[in-house]
Amino acid sequence: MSAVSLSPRALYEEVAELLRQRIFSRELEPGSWIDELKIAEDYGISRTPLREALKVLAAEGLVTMKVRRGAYVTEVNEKDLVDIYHLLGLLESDATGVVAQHATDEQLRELQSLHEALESSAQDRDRFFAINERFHMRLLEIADNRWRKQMVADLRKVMKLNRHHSLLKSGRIEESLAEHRAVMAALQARDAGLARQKMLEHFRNGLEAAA
Amino acid sequence: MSAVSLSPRALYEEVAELLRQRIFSRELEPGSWIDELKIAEDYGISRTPLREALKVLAAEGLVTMKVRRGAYVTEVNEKDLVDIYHLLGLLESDATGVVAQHATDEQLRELQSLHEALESSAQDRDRFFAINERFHMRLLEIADNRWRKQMVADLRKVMKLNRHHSLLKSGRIEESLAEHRAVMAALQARDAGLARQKMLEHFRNGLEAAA
DNA sequence: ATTCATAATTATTGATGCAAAATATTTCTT
DNA sequence: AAGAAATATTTTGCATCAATAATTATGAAT
Repeated sequence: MSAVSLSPRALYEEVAELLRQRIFSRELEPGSWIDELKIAEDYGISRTPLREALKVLAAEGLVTMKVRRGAYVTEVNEKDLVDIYHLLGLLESDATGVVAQHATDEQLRELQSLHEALESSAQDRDRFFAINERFHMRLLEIADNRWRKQMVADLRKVMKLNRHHSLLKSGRIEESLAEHRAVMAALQARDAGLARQKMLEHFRNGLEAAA
Repeated sequence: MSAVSLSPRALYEEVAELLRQRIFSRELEPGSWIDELKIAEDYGISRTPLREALKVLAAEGLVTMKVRRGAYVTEVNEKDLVDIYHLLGLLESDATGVVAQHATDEQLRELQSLHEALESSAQDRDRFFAINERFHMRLLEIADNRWRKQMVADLRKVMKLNRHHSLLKSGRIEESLAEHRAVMAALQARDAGLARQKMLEHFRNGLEAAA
């Protein structure tokens, strides 16, 4: 019964992950106050690791700390969403250009197979969304700039706070796939400028669909 | 004797700021282990707020947490520096384009006056550096995207970890000024494309000088 | 003499308790 | 009855305390 043995992460990390889940599932709603006592009791832990977890989430932008008033789930308004989309487009299109130039053939094949998995899951919205996220994050890894990868990961988390976050509304899956296809083609052609431009368009379109 | 009375910030915030200072001043060297007991004793506080401060700094990238081994001042290698410069160039040049398009005349005058202060402090290296930082951060504020501003602020902090951080080595002050002048001119002309390009060049040159 | 194991010391991590501050409630006064 | 003041309750924030894990040192055995 030792679930403890396989815990490479510290407790506050575990708690941070649990809280992320609850925030993304909207069990904890944006704008709502986070009750330290209650959460600590729920998880059967003390407030110390919980408060450390809240600091981590605050740094990610998921929660907002108010002095002497505790932690609140961050509210993102329409402008925040536009601003974040803008940055994601900037950062990821830049990364796409880098990948077009520096990725190995093996890495391009990997992206290609992820893309094909994406194509074949257009029916299953959740699955599509999951693979889409994996594609984007894998591309970030291949672009090999840990600071950019971290920033994009954080921004994507914050984006999930919004109901209209999906990058792809129901009707947009087909268009999104077409855009992805264009990006992949440019990557395979090793055309950095085109790849960057196609990825930027992908985000611009996603923004329009969301706003 | 109550410095405590005027503290709108929580203790862990104060401690985080003090630690930043000690890290930037190289009193705490990159790679070195941070002794919680010692620091807590130095500041006459308990370890709880100190540990919360360390979590904040870890999120900023200034310190690195190792499981069951405590906190270490982050070491940035040559590649990190290049990666961070790349992102700063990307983010700040983008912001410059936005400012060229959307800033009020009043805001441009403000940047202009900061630029003039910069011109007049070419002799005093520390002063030059301080005003330069203010110019860049003010521009980020005017560009009005709090997520971008936060990211740039964090990246600039991490950059300070490196000895060759300055964006401007001793001999480069004159060149840097010339580049700033070109950026300001493009801003005044409301030429977004040119402003963006000039700012990007500014960073590319800074990188070459540092590397 | 070297290596492995065990024990002891040291440091991180988590829990509990207490005090100060903020908010809500109740009471008193006008 | 309404508003203001005071009190009570809730909650944050900090400190102290206990336990767990890791590293180092010491000793024994091969």
